[in-house]
Amino acid sequence: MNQLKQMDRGALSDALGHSGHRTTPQRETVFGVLLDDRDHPTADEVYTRTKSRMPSISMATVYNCLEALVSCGLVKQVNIEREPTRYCPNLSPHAHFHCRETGRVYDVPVPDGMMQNLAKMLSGEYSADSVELVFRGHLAKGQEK
Amino acid sequence: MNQLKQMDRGALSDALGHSGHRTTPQRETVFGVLLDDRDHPTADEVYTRTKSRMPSISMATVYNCLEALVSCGLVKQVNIEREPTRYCPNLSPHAHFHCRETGRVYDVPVPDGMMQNLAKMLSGEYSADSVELVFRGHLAKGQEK
DNA sequence: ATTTGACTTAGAATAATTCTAAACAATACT
DNA sequence: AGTATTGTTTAGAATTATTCTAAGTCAAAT
Repeated sequence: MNQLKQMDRGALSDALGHSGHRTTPQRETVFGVLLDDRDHPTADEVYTRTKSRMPSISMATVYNCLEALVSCGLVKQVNIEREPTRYCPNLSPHAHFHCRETGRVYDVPVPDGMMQNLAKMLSGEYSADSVELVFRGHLAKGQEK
Repeated sequence: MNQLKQMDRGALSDALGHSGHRTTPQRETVFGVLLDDRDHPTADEVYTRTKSRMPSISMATVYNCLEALVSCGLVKQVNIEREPTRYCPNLSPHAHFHCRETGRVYDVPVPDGMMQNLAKMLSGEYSADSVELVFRGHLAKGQEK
């Protein structure tokens, strides 16, 4: 698929505009790449996929676009153990599972309000605006996906 | 302080020996540096501190020593947002708080069994052997330390 | 039409970490 | 004890994800 759905296109230009960014073909294409495969790609993987849709795009632009999408809140960065940063357009609160065998990262749904409850656990000296929860281990046999 | 306490020295050579490593002056000194200041130093900071006790040590050796300490289970690596890896000799289960203003990282004690309970939350397709919980935000005024 | 400012691009620069190869040290083997 | 083996340390080179730079492009605003 090469075009954003109308809904996503709207969300994109709203979010970009709201944070003082322009909507550009490069940003649309990169966002589309992220929406089409929810597998937490690295910048390099995003670059490869985007290049197949827009051969003229450069690595620097992919980084710029990803940075714009992150700063307008449409995409989250996922960092695991100094591996290359991964990008994730899933905005609902969730945790991550990192498979030691394949290196892949999966979204793990969390019970409603759990992230906020974790933040409440903090003593008064700290005030958290984000909570990150990462599990590491292996997939049950037959669950490789 | 320049010498490990007897207790720590014992723990060190036990743990190293158990994982097929030798106990060396460099490893002792690096371990001592970590035990003396519990502020989650980066490899570079560990290098500077170690060099003041053992001027001949090299950066590569500091990395080697840290790697040995991690692999024998005496030290944990803490990775936050692609910043340089930090090293932490606190082995009891705990979370981390990352201050956006100072960049400093603090240990946050967690209720008994909480980390295991979080792991239980995972659906059967995942099996986690480690759980990592990181809060990000700012310190309450007057709590800078 | 021109200016302004944001965006894109290729390639250079940066920085944390790992690798390499040589020297060194400790243990194991005869 | 003397030698072989294996693990460790060292300096410096290599690697790699990411950021920076400077030039070129484009669209909106004057």
